[in-house]
Amino acid sequence: MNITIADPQPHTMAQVLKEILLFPANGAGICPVRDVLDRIGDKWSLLIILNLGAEENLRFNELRRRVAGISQRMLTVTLRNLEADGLVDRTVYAEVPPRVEYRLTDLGHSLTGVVIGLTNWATAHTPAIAAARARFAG
Amino acid sequence: MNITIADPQPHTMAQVLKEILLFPANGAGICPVRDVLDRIGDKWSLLIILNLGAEENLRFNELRRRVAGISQRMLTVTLRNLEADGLVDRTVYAEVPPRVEYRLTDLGHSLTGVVIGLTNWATAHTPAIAAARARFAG
DNA sequence: CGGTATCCGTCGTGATACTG
DNA sequence: CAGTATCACGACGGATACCG
Repeated sequence: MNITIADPQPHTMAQVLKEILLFPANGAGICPVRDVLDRIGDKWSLLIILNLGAEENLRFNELRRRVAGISQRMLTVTLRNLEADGLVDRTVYAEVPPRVEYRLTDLGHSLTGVVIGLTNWATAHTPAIAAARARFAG
Repeated sequence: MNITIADPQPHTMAQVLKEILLFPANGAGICPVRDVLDRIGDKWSLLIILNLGAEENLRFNELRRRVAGISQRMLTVTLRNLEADGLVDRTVYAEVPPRVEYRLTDLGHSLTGVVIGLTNWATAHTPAIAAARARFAG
């Protein structure tokens, strides 16, 4: 699979951004972009989506082991939010001991494309950012 | 201009995500994806980048008018952070009254592609999320 | 015009303990 | 195993006032 983002033609890129800014209201507080970030911008959502996207489904403690450092509380909280947003499906099996499986919904899967875009940019430009920070600090 | 994200082939998509998760350490706290989000995940950075991407350059108060709702303090703080990360250039002209222009660096421009990806996803799926929320609440 | 300085409320997050 | 409940802290962001 390859993810292609067309080489940005500076001028047209600005046009696209203008259209985005015109949309409903970015001047106001309700911008679609802010909406996504309010969803995945917290500390754990993205890592959870990444992990669920990599496996068909994961149980609570499997997920907890993979997302090292997350507390039980925050895993629960974050999963509930993702479930509420329709990004994650939660299936409880009536067994003892209890088994709960989490998987991405179609909506959740559609987000992974965006996440990969973010990741590609991040890995490509993290060095440049680090350099900029060093320059700015010095 | 068109931005194309290849239609996700479920299986290969999972492969890509696995590779991402293997990278240095997502288990630990230092994930490149988290890095980007720590940068643009705050309340105002994205809107500022969007606006600077749409215009060649903008002065402080021009920017302030466009990003309605932002306080003077937060505009300053956010711009300083973006400058430190090498995403925004700040030019001070020695005039009276003072004139300060902000513009995206090349690094900053490279981010707009990602931002547009985010926006496209957002505008496309916001209704689905709203529906999910309603379902979950009810 | 383009900032800084200070104060203060709120929210996200973590630690800990307990439960069906 | 997969949670919930409670508390407590720290960072983020807003309001206000002042400055070169």
